[in-house]
Amino acid sequence: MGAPKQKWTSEEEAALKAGVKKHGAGKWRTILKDPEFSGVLYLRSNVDLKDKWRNMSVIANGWGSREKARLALKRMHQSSKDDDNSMALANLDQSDEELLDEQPLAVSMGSPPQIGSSKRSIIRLDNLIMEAITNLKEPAGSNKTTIGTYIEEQYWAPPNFKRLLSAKLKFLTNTGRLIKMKRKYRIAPTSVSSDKRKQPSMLLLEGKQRSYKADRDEVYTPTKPEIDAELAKMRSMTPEQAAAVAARAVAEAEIAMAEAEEAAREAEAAEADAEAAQAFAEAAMKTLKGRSSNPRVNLQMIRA
DNA sequence: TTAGGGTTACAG
DNA sequence: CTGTAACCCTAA
Repeated sequence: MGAPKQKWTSEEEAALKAGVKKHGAGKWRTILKDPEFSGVLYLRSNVDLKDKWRNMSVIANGWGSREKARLALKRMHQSSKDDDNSMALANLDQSDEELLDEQPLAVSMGSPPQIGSSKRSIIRLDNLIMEAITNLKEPAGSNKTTIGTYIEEQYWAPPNFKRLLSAKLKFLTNTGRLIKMKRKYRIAPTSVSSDKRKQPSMLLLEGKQRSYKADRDEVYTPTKPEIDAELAKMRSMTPEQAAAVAARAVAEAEIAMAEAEEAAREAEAAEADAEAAQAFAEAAMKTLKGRSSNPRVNLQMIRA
């Protein structure tokens, strides 16, 4: 009767992540007593933190420790239509000197983008912005810097993130999803749900995929040779490393898509980049699935 | 106190 | 009904 289930808020999740980052996973009591987080987590127990972290790890990392039981339900749907690439065991020599940007990624969950579950669904910068504004809870709205800092702290941010964020904010404002007032951004009241039109970004994305498939029908070859090289490297990585790379690939694909979106109809180059990135992301995911690690990575749910 | 298995509530 | 997230129990 008393406890209807206390779902975790994004603030709490953020605090937990920050706490783990500061004190390390497993120091639940310490995190809880840290005045930095006690304000947000005051109604949670150390066990709650532990359980929540377990849940988050399962989603973000792929395989926490509680999946052996559920391991039975693995579906490899989304079968590869044609390319079951046979770029097999090519370069296995230890000469992997220039492992792309080998990152520590220890406790690793700095970048949890959402990766397809059934259909390919890519994390949208839009959502991160919305989440940032929502969680920041600033009555007058949040300015670009604050939003940017939030996203950079909670997720992985690309090098050109600032520029992208500016463009994205402008785009969202122009399409009416955000309201800009005195340098502050707020979420438009009549935004979500029963909108007559789908989000423009999705429309564009779908169109892109269509043309992508068409190209592919005509023997589409990844425009960038590096893609194959990167993919080859992935095969010699640990699942954790591969997962992180795949996550970044997806995020980068998203970024490229967003850039193409901004450039609208003029940037064919950006479009090509976006498709190349998408191709790499897809290939990366397939490579991952081909191995045994599960690439299910999820963002936290945004509760209304 | 924590890690991990088990249980219950809730959403799809 | 099934899967998931929050919650509970207990050995170490």
